[in-house]
Amino acid sequence: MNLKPVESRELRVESQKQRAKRQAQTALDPRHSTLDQTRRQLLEAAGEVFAEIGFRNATVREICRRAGANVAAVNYHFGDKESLYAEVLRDSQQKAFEKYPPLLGVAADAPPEEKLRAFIQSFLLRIFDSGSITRFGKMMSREMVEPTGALDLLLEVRIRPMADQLRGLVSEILGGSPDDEEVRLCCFSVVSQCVFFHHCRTMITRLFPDQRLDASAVAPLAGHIARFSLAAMKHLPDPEPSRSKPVPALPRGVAEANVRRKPADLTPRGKRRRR
Amino acid sequence: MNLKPVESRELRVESQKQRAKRQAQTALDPRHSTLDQTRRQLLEAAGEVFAEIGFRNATVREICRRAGANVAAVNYHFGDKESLYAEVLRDSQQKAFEKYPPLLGVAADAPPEEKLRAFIQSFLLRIFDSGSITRFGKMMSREMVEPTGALDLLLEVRIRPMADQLRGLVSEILGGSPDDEEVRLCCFSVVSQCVFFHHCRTMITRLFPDQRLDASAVAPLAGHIARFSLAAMKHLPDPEPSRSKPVPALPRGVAEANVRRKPADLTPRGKRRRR
DNA sequence: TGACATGTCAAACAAATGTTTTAATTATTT
DNA sequence: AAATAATTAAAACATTTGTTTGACATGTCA
Repeated sequence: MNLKPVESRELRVESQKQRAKRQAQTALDPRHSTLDQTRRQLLEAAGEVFAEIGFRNATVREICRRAGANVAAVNYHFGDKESLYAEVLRDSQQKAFEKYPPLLGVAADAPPEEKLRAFIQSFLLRIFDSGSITRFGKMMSREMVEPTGALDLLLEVRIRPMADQLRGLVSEILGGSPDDEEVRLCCFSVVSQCVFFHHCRTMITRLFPDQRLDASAVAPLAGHIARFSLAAMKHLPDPEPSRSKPVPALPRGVAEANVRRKPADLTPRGKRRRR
Repeated sequence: MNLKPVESRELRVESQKQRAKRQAQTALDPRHSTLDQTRRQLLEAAGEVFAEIGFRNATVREICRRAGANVAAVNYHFGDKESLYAEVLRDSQQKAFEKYPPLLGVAADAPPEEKLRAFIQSFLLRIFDSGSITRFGKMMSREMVEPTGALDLLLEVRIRPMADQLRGLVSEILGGSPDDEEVRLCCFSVVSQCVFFHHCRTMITRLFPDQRLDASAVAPLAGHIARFSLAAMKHLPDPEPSRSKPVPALPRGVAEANVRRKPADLTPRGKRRRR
């Protein structure tokens, strides 16, 4: 007799439905039901491990050990390691945005500058919140350089709406349509400053050991990013004659020369002479 | 008889020395010597694989297959997989900075604004150069979220000097000491906009499929980053009364308030006013 | 109570993978 | 050419790791 209910995705889902039904009967709050205890502990342990060392480096054995469960537990409750991962990512994302919505609590009729500040603030809070919330940020960092299938889900339900929201704000501040190239670039500039502390934490800490990167750093960092970005957007020089004539916008000769792989022109001002 | 020369690090080094000696006698350019052909092919293949899928996911079997070498070749020529990785990282870093030095060819007496532009430009060129150069960027992205021992080397010889250089530029533009908090924050802002296209390439491409992210994108992107950053630094409002009094700088209550989903007053200190 | 579904556990499986071994081959030196 | 060192090759080794198996326990409900 094969009791294992994880044979196929359908069976798995069915099983969960049944469990959910039972829970509704036995416990008001499913999060405190004694029934899925193992499942919840796995989710918690997996959250720790995945955030800490990533999907690939995490072993189901370590996860089960921390959850106080048998090695087979992951496959029984989630089907396989990958599904567990997807569930953890979904779960941590939900908690992160539940606690820190993109505009925090700012009034709907507040000026866009204020909303932008809140946007930045919430972004950093999701990263530096002390506790399990930071898992979302850590997992996302890894997803950026090594995306899994789990990312696609988040993209449409979370990331794209946030991107649209930001584009709206920036276009209000800048004046113009959210679809302008200029707006997109400024959104990149704003977001990049936020995610920087995600991705480069290692480097930052090594270069500047005294740089604080925890919840207490959110206020000053968010303050700077908002000030910097608003100053930039308020005083951005005319969107240079961009489209019409393709301006090199820089060292003129340098860029093209390098793109064409002509090392000859690379050191124009007779700078470094080696070999 | 044990011929294997990889027994210890010392033996390995010696062996390489001897090889180098022979090469000097048999070929003028060691890069074209037929002697280390396998070694060079391993380095090349490993560069591809490590950049593409990272250290952990890469298998020595795949690397050897691409190099047309036996599985044992990695261990023979480099000792182990990790040493090979370190060598690849060192090598790609050297090539990247050889081709695109931090200030490109800008004159030593050029104004700091121009140097900053070159700094940004070279940063992006190292990322978007078409060809093997981009490996450095890809490997560094991974090092950020999952650093290996190989990073420590680069840090002191490459990254820190670059950071110091940037701090010098920014402090010139901003006026003030390179050690100012304000300078550091602005450096973060500049660098973050550059590395963004490293780290979030996946996300950017999915959100904006038409956004070009190759060599042809360097000029417009670098142009924007420089314009944005210079505008910000030239018009940065007074470094708010930060340090002295530990100001919540923002929400204070907001985070908590929002947990309860109360659209609270986000802007506590009447610090910023729009003009 | 007995039948049945659900969950847990120890053991084993199967595949992947870094590394080593041993022998054969090639190049260099004497 | 002989001897010696360097390199390559095939096979095997030793571990790790995701997954599966089959027995056993537990709780639910007729």
